[in-house]
Amino acid sequence: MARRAGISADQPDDTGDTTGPTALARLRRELARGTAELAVLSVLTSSRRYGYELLKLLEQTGTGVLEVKEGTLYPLLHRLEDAGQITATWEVEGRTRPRKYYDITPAGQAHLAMLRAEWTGLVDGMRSLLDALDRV
Amino acid sequence: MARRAGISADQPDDTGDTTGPTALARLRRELARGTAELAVLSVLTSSRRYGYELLKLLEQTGTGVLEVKEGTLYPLLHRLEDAGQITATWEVEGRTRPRKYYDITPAGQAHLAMLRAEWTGLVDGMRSLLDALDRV
DNA sequence: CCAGATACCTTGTCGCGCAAGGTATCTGGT
DNA sequence: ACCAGATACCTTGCGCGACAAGGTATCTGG
Repeated sequence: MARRAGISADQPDDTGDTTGPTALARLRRELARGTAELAVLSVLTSSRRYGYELLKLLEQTGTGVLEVKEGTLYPLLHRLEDAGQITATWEVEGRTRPRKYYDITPAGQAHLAMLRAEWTGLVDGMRSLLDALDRV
Repeated sequence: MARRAGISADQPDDTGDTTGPTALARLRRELARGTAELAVLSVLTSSRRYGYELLKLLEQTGTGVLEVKEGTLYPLLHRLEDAGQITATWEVEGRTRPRKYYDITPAGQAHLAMLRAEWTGLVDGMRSLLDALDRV
């Protein structure tokens, strides 16, 4: 198994607060819900990619805030494919280890536009709430 | 095996579009995951509120993007209370119909700061991805 | 007098994220 | 020659939050 441990981002100090050690992970998880779809589609708009590539790519975006785990990414790609938003093509290009490349479809781009609008609205809404705090 | 779907057979009225009317709701739901907590805590930082008040208040924020349903809000408030991030007080103030007011605690403010940082990171990460699209 | 707003609550279902487990190939170090 | 670790794909099972739906009780306007 190549499950490179869950070491990743276990926050350092545990000051004994009510929120357990996994609290940060839980938050990240809940907040990131749905963003993977947006991220994947937007990346695929720039250029076609294969799964593992997306994995590594998103791992580095921002401070890893958009990191997607294997158990999330592959099922997501399958869902998007089933929904006709992306298409998959196995490609060998001289190697024995094939890669599955994904391309975004017109339907996928339309979906992306919708998702993006939704995201923007959410961000704007949150901003109006959070900005209010700073004025206090 | 095969990318079989059985999905998208949600509604009877099949107008042919891949993204049905429920798709938007699903998206909104997934994306809004976790934001309710942020929204509630930030509102409570400004002033103490009671549940139903929060319900109506968030319903109007933005374009309703941050709307929270009863089935979401009340359990959330209870979770936050259990975690010691807010405190609840029944208040009657001359009426027979009592209200349960919530106040944010110091622990809650610390939690809010963390959540907020997480949110900001996420927004920044997404922005860098989405901005790239516009430059194409 | 009663429909609708106010005000609280709970149970059940759905779907995503992910830990954990798997298969198979290639590469570098010893 | 060997094997750990990276590459590259995949799946099942569990946890948990959002919400529809259903409930109780009080107040108000027509």
